[in-house]
Amino acid sequence: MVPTTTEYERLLRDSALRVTRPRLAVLAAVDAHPHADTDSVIAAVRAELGEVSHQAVYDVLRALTGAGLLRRIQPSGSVARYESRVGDNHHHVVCRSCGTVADVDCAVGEVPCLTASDDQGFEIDEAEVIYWGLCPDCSTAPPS
Amino acid sequence: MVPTTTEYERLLRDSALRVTRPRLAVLAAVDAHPHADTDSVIAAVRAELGEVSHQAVYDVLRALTGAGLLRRIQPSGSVARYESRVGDNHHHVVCRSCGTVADVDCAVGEVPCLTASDDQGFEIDEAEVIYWGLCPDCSTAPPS
DNA sequence: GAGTGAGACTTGATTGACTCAAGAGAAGAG
DNA sequence: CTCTTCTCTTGAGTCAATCAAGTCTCACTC
Repeated sequence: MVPTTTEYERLLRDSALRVTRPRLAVLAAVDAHPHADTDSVIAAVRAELGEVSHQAVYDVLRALTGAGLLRRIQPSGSVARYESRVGDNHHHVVCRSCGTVADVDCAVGEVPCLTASDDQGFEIDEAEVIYWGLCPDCSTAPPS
Repeated sequence: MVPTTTEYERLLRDSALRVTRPRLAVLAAVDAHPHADTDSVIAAVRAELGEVSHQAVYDVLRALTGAGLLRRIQPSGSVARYESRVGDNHHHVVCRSCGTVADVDCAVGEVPCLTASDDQGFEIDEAEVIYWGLCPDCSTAPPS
């Protein structure tokens, strides 16, 4: 279930990325905290490695996202969040009240899982779906 | 087709919002420039009214969005954009290369137009869909 | 039409996520 | 081991957006 460091190394090498401690730590952090924002990732990485520059984490997140090892999501009104679950084209449900993000399986699985009624001449390669609503906690507890 | 100032006044009053010149100008600006970002709205408002503080435009955009007269969209990597087409639950297609946004009609029309396969206990009221791809211009002109 | 009070706007500072740039350091090929 | 290239550190900087306090004005009432 939990990938080993060796597994992370293989992922990096397969993407032609150098294996460095910050990169391994970021991969482990995002695996451990899905939908974590950059600050949380920085905190998790520092908890494991000690002082690491925020710039390094930004660079790593961008490199890993570009390589397809991580996926970046950014619901309106939220900072960037990252997850390691890639390749299955799943979607997300976001709480309007507290911002919590949860995964929702895509019924189709392959991209693009939806075809536009009129694609306006665009070459569409992905349909990103964000469900908006209230999480179980916020829907039972009325807004204060 | 193009709403009159009187029409905008009625929209504002129906939402229990005061009728002010900045608000009328913002409504007209967003109607005239769909998917415009805040800076573009500010520029359009100033072209009509002269100097208007950016804070006023931010306030107006928030008030109108809250009242449901405008819709705010914010694709990943983009600043906030606004449009006056509300109520029909349409979606958007965004160009990965140049960021252009275009409207895509929703086949269903009513919210939520998609039901999640597993809603994780969330009370879902809207499904927001963003199609990602390349616009006609960018797909014919290879990246430089 | 004048008074009044809440809501709207102006001004100016501030936040905070994110980026840029230059140099030091480490990974990995030969 | 050496060298090249990519990665990380350090520190400054950008920019959209927000906060705060004071002034103004819209629109209701008398």
